[in-house]
Amino acid sequence: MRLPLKTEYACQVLAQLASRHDAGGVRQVEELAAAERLSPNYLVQILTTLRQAGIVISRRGKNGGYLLARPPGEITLAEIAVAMEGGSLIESSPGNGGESAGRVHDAWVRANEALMRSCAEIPLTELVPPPAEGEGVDWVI
Amino acid sequence: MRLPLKTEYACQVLAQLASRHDAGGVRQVEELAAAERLSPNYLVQILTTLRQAGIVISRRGKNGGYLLARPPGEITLAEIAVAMEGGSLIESSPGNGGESAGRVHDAWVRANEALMRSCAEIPLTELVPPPAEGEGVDWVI
DNA sequence: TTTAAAGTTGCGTCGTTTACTAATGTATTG
DNA sequence: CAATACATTAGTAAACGACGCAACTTTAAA
Repeated sequence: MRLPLKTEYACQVLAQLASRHDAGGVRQVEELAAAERLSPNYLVQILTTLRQAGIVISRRGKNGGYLLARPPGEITLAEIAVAMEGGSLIESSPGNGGESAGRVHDAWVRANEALMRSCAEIPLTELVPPPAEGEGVDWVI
Repeated sequence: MRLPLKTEYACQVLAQLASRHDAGGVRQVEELAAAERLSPNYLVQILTTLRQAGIVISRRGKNGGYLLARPPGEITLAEIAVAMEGGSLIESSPGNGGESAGRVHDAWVRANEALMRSCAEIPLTELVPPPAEGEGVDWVI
C-alpha cells in the first residue's frame, strides 16, 4: 500500500520547520514550498491539517507564517501520520461476514499497533540534516 | 492508509485453507468463496497471485482445487502482504527533489522494515479458529 | 486608517487506482 | 471426447488522491 503523498509532504514541511526551529521566527508558505519543491496551494491544506492537530502554530496577516507548536524532539512520525490520516495508520476493513474475516481483521489491528509503536520512536529530529559546521549545536543522533 | 481488500481477502482464503490443512484434500474456488463470502471470479485472481508466489498449489481439471504449499505455521502475514502487493508493505515515494525528501523517505523505509518484522511474526495459525470439539464438518450457508 | 500581505476555507476536477464482472482459454479426468 | 475446474485477459464503474482556483478573513505596517 502506498504511503499518501500528503503524509510524506507533511513530514517534509515539518522537517523544514524543525531545521530552523532554534531561530524562533515564523516561516511562510512560499518559502516552505520552494524549499521542499511542493505546490504552495496544496501545502496550505496540509499545514491547515497540522495546525488543527496542534502540531504547528500559524500567524495570520502580514509577516505571518508557521512554526512548530513543540520542540522537534517531541513530534514523532506516529503523530504526524495520525494527524494526516485517520486514527490508525493501517486501516483494515471491519469484515465482510466471511468465516475468517474477524480474525484477519484482528491480526492487522495488531500489526498496526506494532507499526504505531515503531513510528512513535522516530522523532522529527531524525528528519533534519545535521547542522552545517560553524553553526550552533554539533550533536549527532 | 487503507489495507487493500485484495490483501485482506488473501488472508481470509488462506486461513480457510489452513483450517482444514490436516485433511490433505484440495478445496475448490466455489467452496472457498462461499465460506468467506467472496466473489468466486475475483477470488480466482487472488489465488492465482498466491500460487505464483508459491504460497498455494493448484490442481486443474476435474476434482481440482487449491491447497497450501507449506504448513500454516510457516506462512506469515508478511509473506502474504508481499505476495499481494509489491516488495514493501509501506511504499513511500523516492523523492520529489525537496530538501528533506531523502531523509523522510529513509525514515519511512525504516518504519516499513519494522512493520515487516512484526508481520513476519504472525503466522497463518493465528488466523484460524481453535478446532471445534467433535471435529465434524461445519459447512453452513 | 488604509492597504496589502498572508493565512483560511470550500469547491471543482482530472487522472489513477481499486474492486470487481465477464468472456474466453487451457489443463485434467473419466 | 466431453465435462469440469482452474487460468488469463479485457473491460468498467465507483472511489480516491492530488491538486488548482477563487473568495474570504485577519493582521502588520505605512
